[in-house]
Amino acid sequence: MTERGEATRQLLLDSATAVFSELGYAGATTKEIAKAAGVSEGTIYRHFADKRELFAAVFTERNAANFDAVIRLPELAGTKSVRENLLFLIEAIKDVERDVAPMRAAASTDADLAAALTSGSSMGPLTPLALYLEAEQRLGRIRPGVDVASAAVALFAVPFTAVTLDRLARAMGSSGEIDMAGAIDVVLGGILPQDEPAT
Amino acid sequence: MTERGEATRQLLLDSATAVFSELGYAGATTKEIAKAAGVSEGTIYRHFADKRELFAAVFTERNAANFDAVIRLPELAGTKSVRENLLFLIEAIKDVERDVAPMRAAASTDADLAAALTSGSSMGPLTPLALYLEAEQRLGRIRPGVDVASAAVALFAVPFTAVTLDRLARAMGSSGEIDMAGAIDVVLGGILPQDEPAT
Amino acid sequence: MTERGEATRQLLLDSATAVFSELGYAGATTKEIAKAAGVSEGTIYRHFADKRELFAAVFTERNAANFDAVIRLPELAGTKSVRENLLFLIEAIKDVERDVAPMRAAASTDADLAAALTSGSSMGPLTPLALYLEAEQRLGRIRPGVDVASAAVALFAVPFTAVTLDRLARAMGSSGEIDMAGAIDVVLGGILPQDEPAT
Amino acid sequence: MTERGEATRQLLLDSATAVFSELGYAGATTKEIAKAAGVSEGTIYRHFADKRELFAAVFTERNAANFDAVIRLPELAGTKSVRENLLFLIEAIKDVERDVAPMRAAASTDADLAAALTSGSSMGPLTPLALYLEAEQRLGRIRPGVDVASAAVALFAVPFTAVTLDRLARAMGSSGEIDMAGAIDVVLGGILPQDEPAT
DNA sequence: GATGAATGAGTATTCATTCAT
DNA sequence: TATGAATGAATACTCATTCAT
Repeated sequence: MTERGEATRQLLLDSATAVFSELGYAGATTKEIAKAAGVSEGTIYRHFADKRELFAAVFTERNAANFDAVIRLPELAGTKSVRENLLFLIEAIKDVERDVAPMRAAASTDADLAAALTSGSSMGPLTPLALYLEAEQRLGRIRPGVDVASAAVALFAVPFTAVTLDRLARAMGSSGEIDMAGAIDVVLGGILPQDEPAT
Repeated sequence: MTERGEATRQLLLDSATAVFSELGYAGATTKEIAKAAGVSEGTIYRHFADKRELFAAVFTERNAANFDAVIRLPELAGTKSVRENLLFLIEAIKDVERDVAPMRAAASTDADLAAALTSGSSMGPLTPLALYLEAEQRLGRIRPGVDVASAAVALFAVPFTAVTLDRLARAMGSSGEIDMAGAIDVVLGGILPQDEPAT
Repeated sequence: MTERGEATRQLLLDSATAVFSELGYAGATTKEIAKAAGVSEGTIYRHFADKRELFAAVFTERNAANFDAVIRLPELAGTKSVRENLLFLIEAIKDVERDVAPMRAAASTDADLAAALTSGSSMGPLTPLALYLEAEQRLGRIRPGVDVASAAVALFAVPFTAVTLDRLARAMGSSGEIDMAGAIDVVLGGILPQDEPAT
Repeated sequence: MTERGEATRQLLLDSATAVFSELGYAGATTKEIAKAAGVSEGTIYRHFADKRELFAAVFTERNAANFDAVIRLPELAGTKSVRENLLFLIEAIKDVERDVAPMRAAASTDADLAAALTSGSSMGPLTPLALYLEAEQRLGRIRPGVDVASAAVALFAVPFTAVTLDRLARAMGSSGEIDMAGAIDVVLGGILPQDEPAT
């Protein structure tokens, strides 16, 4: 692949991320994607075998970004406060989820599409999140007896849900922003040591 | 509308629910929906102006079902245990979400589609859930100081996330069932009175 | 199938025969076929699963016509003269071949296309032709010792070749009509009784 | 043209012959031809103005080969036996026809394609074949009164038809080899002196 | 009310051809 | 000379929608 080719490929990946995120898989036409990248439709097919492969590449790349947001988290155990760390993280997840959510939605209703995806990539953030919580638990900054895997689910569920409902509300023209921090604090109330109030 | 017409309309609504849930909006063709209902394609247009209106009718009906699952919840305040009530509820939400999730996904990536939806209908379960928690809080079965609106979000997020991730995992061929009860217990740990252990 | 539908199907079959014959399989676009039939492109797909199925239907129908031209031939044994019978037949074959030849050509260079064809249908005329010659041989109007199967090939080869070369010559703008009767007479010289001159 | 360029040109010609013969004109993509020649697609256009010109070059070259097979035939008049000479020739024609037939088929259904061909080149073998028969007729090895032009057609038609039907049978998965020698002997029965039996 | 035939705009994909390197 | 990236017109096929019966 020449340098120019590589650049075009990345351009397509970026444009496709935007278009898929905004319009979903079915709504994102190759015409639109090409236009967004400023290339011809044919060029897509020089870099990806078909639309599904392009989608898979974008989806994997975005999920990796989601994963990146949490992967270094375990190292933070013991620094700052647990609440600070988690709020920062939840915010990062939210950013990536905004791109990924509609793509995941598309993938989950299309068996062929799902087949093109790297297995397991979807639950990316859960494992590192659980690892972090476990480390903090060892340091006594998470209440003993808390099941860290379940706590990770409860924490991840908040930005995940917030983004999805927010998208819908936005599409419907209503406002209805969800108070993520509040929900996180509720969960924190269940996992932080009882003598250390969440807020 | 004759009786026969009404029957056909309901038949279409039921078939469409199944097809939309399984294939999403774009994947659900009118041909498929008509076939599932055992009527001709043309018949759809005698009952609904277009595909979007059919979708909106189905979506609203399903969301109402989701709402029904929680609407009587406030009355349960004080009966059984809070945990029992919530687990029962979360299970009910999960059942309905399985149908609604892919439709919501579709709606959230199609502005025209979203416009056809009754505003506000999507967050159906959140309000009654908060009302219930508030009632329990007054009864002393929920820790004072807990923000019930935020708690409702944290609780609702669990089945919501579980269903969505489960769909994707299933479509991708992986297993990965999410432990909903565990996550709920973590949240409960933050809202039940501290002397009453969650499990 | 309603009456109207049946009529449309036949209309498509007729138009497709003309377009396939003139332009070959690849050259015959669905757009062109639809236009020739005076229907929309989509209508083609109400009657045939895809272009290949339409082609197969046309090809089979035309080959059947070719077969019809010879199937009653054996009954003619003993009537008129052998030469008259064969010249009439060869002319009939030529007429049908003009339609079939380019379609056969297309089929022979496309494995998928060929697969859609009814096996064996292509050599249709050879068998009845051989049967006729055998009957005449029994009547003493064909020289004994002549291999009727081989004679059928030699006779069929003439209109077959004439049509194909003629098409090419025409396409190239040259004239070059082939003298079919002359060639047939040469073959007849080898199969008629020696005391009965061909011409 | 440099030596390297000339070599590339011939390489392309050879590869194109194979690909056109196997897939026909429409089925033979420039990508495939380039790949078969081990060069890039762009290189084709350094040697040929467009695909049609490449096709014309190949077609002419192959037809010339067909012509070569017969051109020296008249010199053989009087040597060996007429039957031996003709059977050898027919076999040679068959070999070349296998390549040419699908290309001729393509040419005959595409007016633009045909226009790119050297006029008259298609009937190559007929003239020398007639010349040979005429020479033999003068030597008394062909029955007087036989129209040599017509005899040439009858003889050429056999391998021509055999190859074409064979291709189709092969594509359709059936066997059905045609007995060329038998058919030739039938024709010979009509042109050899009557006292000299064909076989 | 219901049918199913017909529509035509729209979609992903292919492919001969061009051009900068 | 050769490359391979880019093009854009063309193609088979789909699908929501209309309408005569």
